[in-house]
Amino acid sequence: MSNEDQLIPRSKDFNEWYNTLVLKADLADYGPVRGTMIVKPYGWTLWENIQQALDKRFKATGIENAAFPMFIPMSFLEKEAHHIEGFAPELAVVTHGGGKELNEPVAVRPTSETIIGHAYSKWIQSHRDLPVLINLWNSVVRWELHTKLFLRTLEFYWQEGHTAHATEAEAWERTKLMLEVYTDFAVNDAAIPVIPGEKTESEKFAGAQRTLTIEAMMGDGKALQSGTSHYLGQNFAKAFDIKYLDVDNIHQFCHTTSWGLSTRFIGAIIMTHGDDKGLILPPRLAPIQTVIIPISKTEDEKQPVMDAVDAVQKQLSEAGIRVKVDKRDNVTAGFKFNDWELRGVPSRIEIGPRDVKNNSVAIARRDVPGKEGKVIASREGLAERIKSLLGEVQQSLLNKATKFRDENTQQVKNYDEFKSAVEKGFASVWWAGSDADEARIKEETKATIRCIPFNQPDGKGTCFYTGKPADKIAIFARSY
RNA sequence: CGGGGCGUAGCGUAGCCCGGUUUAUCGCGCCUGCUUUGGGAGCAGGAGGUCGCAGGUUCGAAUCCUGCCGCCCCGACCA
Repeated sequence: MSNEDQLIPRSKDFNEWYNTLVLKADLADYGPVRGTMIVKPYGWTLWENIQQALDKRFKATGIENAAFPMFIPMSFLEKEAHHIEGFAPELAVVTHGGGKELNEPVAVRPTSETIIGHAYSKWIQSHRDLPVLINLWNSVVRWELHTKLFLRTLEFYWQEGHTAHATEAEAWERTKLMLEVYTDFAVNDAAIPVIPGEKTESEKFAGAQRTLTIEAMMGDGKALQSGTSHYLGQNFAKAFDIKYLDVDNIHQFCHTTSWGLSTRFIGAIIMTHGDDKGLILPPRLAPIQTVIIPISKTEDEKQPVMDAVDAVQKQLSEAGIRVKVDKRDNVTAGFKFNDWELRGVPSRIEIGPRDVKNNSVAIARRDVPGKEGKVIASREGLAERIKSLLGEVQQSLLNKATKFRDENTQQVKNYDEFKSAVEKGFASVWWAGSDADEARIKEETKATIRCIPFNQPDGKGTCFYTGKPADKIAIFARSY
């Protein structure tokens, strides 16, 4: 059977590849209502690993978790003008409860800034109450028109952090700090090289003063906004009356922040690392880090093989490796190899009669598919060997993704070069255009400014679009 | 919301133009048994369908007509 029967090659149809892979790798399924998603155990375990990786980083900076209601009075959303303007078209609104029409319809949260603002205004009286540092792990609802598993669904899971501070400087530091947390997580745990930077006026969050973002390049060259951190200024503080008495006994409005990363990030992992054979999960986040495949021809061979398999499983899990044994007897070994490659398990161990005799195992690595990635190794010191292999795979995924991004990022000087650059990937340009210029470029090329990267070159240049002198570089791309 | 396409078993499909040997085709998957297992196994038997829904035309509709529902692709927003 050819690979194509199972999964269309990534290079042939990226969109189709993604859709079938999500289903076949058992990450998720479609829900019964258009645009909703069922996250299956394999996908949810991946999300749990992401949660743990982020949660420990949040807590290290003083953040605590809490839970807020999913129902929000409509009037709350209307208090911040830009916020309601941004979210009104995609609100889900509950009009009935307990069989009766409600006096006041309630919105299902599209994000929690407003209900947080309501609570913070009660909780904060004095500068001694600050800062407030809270994070929520929850789901939110945005009634989107065009949906796609993990990338854009009516309901999605995420974390949203909400902090309140006495000063602009402190809130801005927190905004930057949380983007650094996301960057560190993306690069070191997910092996996704991201570009941290700032959104332009037209791309920032509805109600924010400034929006910071990490942008990643997917395998088809399009950009994916993978996490955002917002400095909200005093916009929500003024709308919800979040005030404190300062040391001089004068009322001051707080400065607030919010920051989020969602299950969309799973889409980023799929589209960054996946190949023609399926998923490739970064070892640090993979639900299963190594899978053991027992192989036996005859009944006599079965027991010694299984004894060896059990011993190796014990050896590896005691060393802290997430290991699974594939004991299915209704499919062949060859099928299992392909199956676990499709599911992206980063390493695989095969144990057959030959290995029992030689006290050996065969080890394969997912990032080098087929027989090329296979070696025979002794069972002595196997746990250490697998650990270091997982480290190598983690590193090679990051290297490969970084190389791909850099090769598909072009420095362009004029509009013609720009147009061909955004067909393939990112365009890095000197930029001095207006909002209107940005809108016109989007109209003509579908590319938008993904961010103004923090990392800027020295010196100045000439804007590729307006020809004006420019003092900053912008990254343009088509995006999800 | 405008343009195009589609709905037949869990999935993918043939049949539709031109209504009647149709008991609705084939592949994958599923169930049972035997043989298999170091890169997607073989044979044999078996289960599974209100042909998206509702009307209409007709002696007779998966097939023709009307309406509705749902999905996918392309043009305005978003983590």
